[in-house]
Parts: sequence; structure tokens; C-alpha cells
Amino acid sequence: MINLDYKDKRPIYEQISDKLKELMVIGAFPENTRLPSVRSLAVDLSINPNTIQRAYAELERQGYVYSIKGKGSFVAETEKLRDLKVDEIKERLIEALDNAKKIGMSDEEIMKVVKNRR
Amino acid sequence: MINLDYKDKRPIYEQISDKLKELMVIGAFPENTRLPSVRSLAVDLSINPNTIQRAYAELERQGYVYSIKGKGSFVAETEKLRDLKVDEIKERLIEALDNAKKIGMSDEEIMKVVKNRR
DNA sequence: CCGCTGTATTAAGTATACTAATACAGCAGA
DNA sequence: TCTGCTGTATTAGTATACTTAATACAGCGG
Repeated sequence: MINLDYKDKRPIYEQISDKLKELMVIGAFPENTRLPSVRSLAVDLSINPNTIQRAYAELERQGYVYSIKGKGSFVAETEKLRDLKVDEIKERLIEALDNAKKIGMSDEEIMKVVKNRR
Repeated sequence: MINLDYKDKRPIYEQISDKLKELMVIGAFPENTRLPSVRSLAVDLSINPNTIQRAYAELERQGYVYSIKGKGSFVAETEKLRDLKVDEIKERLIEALDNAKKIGMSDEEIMKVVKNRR
């Protein structure tokens, strides 16, 4: 389900949280589904539980999951999930567009890229 | 000309090379202009010359400047500069667009962001 | 020759990110 | 209540990136 890439410069916890985000947003985990426990996922991936904990803490901080001590970590409401992810993507899109504007790229030049990608 | 932000998480050498890229691309430094010397810029910014050297080496590696031992570092051809920067921006734009597609954002949703930014 | 350029090397210090080990705290079923 | 699972907090070790420093070499030009 989750593939770690140790050659990737991104930290492991981020690879995990990003992958989980994606799975949740596309609906692979319905809302309120319990995620694998910190320790079991650690065993599955052969890494330290703290790294999983960090990934989960990040997901909770950002609002993707909610955690209950003694019970587990659970997927937040589907609608909220998507909104969060959309906001993330919009932000990066806006950054790129602003940079394009800053160096004087024309609307045509920008639109050409956009249209080629849909 | 260059403002360093020590609160920024980006390394200093990157802040410098990025700022110089921008200045060169918008034409603040015409092509073949000599950049400040490694040592003089280091004094201006009150940092170690090695950090400037790293910024310049990065710029040269990426093709934004060319350096001549004993003479200085010089701005590459204007056209080349812009192409390099455009390629960088396009790459980020494409990444963002692909992510948008991955989570199922509609064309309308994407276009709304794009239009609001021009 | 002298004083400026860029460049290379080596070392050290520092900060930060990442991972690990361990202990604590809450929940629920046997 | 005990046991075994959950999440969470604390602390420490490790690795890596970044920056600084000191020094040396090499090329250019007045």
C-alpha cells in the first residue's frame, strides 16, 4: 500500500503522510475509517514507530485525521479532506502563476502549459 | 539590492542565487554585465565568501552566468536566461496541475484559479 | 610585481531534520 | 482487574546540510 523510497530526499514521514492523504482524498479510506495503528504500520514498513507517529501527527495537525488515545487514528470527513487538499494544490498553483507573472510570461504562454495538461 | 532573511528556512546561498536570477531575468543586469565579485559581495552582505561562491557556482551550473578566472562572473545571454527561468516555472506549474488532476479537480476549478491570477 | 579576480581544499562549528529507545496514559475485552 | 492494544511525550543519538574559516592556487591586467 505504501512504498518507501530511501533514495528520495523527502523524509520518510512525509512520504507516508502524503501517500495517506492521497489515498484518503481519492476515497480509498472512507471517512471515520481507522488507520493502521502506529505500531502495526511500523512493523509493516520495517521502520520505527516514532516515524509513523510523526506522519500521523502531521496529518492530524493539518486536519486530515483525528486521533483518540487508546482507540486509534481515524479519517476525517470526506468533504473536509478534499477541501484541505484542494487548498494545498491551489497554493502551489498560485505560487507558480505569480512567478510566471513576475518574469513577464504572457497569458498565452501560461495558458499553453495549462491546456497541455488537461 | 539583496536582502537576506535569516528567519527563512531556505539557505542563504539559495536566497542569493534566486534573487540574482530574478534581477537578471527582469533585465536589471543586462547580458555580459559583471556581477559583484565574490569577496566584495561577501563584505556587502556580511557573510562568508564561500557562501557567495556557492551561489555563483550554482548559477553557473544552471547556465545563468559564466565565470572567468581573474576577471569575474558575467550575466549570460538575455534570451537564454529567460528560457531557463521559464522552464523552471513551467515545471512547477505542471507539477501543480498534475496534482490537481490526480485528486480529480475539474477543469473549471483549475481555470478559476488561473484566471484569478492574471 | 601587485592587487584584483575566480576556484579548490580542508576543517570546524552549528543547526536542523530524522530516527530510535523508552516510558507514560487511555481504552476495551477477557 | 489484568492484559494487550491504542496514541503520546520525552530524551537521546545520528546524519546531513549549511555556514564559516583559513589557506592556497591560478589567471588577468595595470
